[in-house]
Amino acid sequence: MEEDIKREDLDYVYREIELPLIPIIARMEKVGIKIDKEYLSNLSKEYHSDLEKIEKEIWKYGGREFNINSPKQLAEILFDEIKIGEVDGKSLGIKMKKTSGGARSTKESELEKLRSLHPIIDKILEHRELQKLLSTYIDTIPNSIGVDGRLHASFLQYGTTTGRFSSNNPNLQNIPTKTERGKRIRNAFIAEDGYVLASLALLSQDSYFIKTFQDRRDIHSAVAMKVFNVAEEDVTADMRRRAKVINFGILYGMGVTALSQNLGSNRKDAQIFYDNYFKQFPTIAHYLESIKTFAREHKYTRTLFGRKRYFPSINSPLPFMRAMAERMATNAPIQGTATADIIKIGMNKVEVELEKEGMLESVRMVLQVHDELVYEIRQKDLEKAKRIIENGMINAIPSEFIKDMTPVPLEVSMGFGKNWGELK
DNA sequence: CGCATACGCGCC
DNA sequence: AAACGGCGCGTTTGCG
Repeated sequence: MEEDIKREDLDYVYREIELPLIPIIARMEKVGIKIDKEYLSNLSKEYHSDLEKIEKEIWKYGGREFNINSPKQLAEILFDEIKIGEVDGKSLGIKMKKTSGGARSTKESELEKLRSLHPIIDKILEHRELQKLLSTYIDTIPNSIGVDGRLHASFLQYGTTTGRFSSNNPNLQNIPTKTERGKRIRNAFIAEDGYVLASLALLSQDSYFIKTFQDRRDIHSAVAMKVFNVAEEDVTADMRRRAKVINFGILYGMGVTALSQNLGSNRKDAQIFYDNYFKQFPTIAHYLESIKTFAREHKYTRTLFGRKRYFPSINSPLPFMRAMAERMATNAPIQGTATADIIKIGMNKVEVELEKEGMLESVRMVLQVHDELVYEIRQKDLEKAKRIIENGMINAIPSEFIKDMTPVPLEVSMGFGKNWGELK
């Protein structure tokens, strides 16, 4: 494949990023991460007890016992037996989506529409949450623990089209963070005695954006100020949340319909947000357009460091195929630069420095979650380790790749603690 | 019985 | 009717 790599100009990505990373990932997999089995066992008991209570309530509301985990049976109960969404046989006209297979969807965003009509809905959603946490994490992770008491997942360097890692057996890149019940699972990921866990996260990167970063202000709040036309002190938590949706969604090609659903607003308002966004950030609109133009001509895109992804259907006569390819083409260099190239280079740099200092035993990388690295560090080496890790990541971008660009500091944040759930 | 698919949902 | 990007995996269901 040497010739292919040369012909495709992938030399830097291959030799400077991916190759040196192989033994580093091998070591991370071999080291694994310590799990508090007893903590998970206690959590399991608590959540199973909650689950059973909720199950009985759902059956009571439903009028009979049925398998709540079956979307098919659930739809029968909700729509054929309780007839939620109808009054005296007349439909209330709530538009419920169908699944790709034509069945009545029971996914969360659909059930939300029925929330105020029947108390069973809240119970079903709570049941779903508990069932998910138990079956995917709490009752399953312990089965993967090795004789050394540690979990050795796989991290696949070739696992994605954008250059990110993927993780499996088990997947340690989707451990819950969102809900209170979910967060508690992270407490089960612990440090060895005499060690602490440290997490390093990359903070995200137009002139307004760059200025915001240089001033070390919050990017989503800054965008909220612009799109809602308010002063910094008048940005509410809800405005910030909406701005964040806009930031990520629009960047990845979200349409006005999806935007309105995400914001919980009507289409007209969503269209106003959408137009206002690109009016306020014309350089972003221009950047996204230039990626598409390049992709249409060359059938591929590249990240900042040259990682390549092909889009054979970018000029398809089918509008949907074409639009899909355009979204993937604009996403690939953004996602790939930030959460593949940069963090991979940083991982290499940190490891080189640790090896130089003879610290590979006392500082071990244990997890990678796209923009986050988790290290297990011997307590007494913490200060020095912190400097090395932070420096390696902050200096990840070699200057020759950004010589024509406005300098933007690569910001990181670090937290420390005895488990993954409470890193401060 | 094993396998593939549909559905749903966890993360960044 | 009309799809923001990238993943892995659990349970259910139907098929060979």
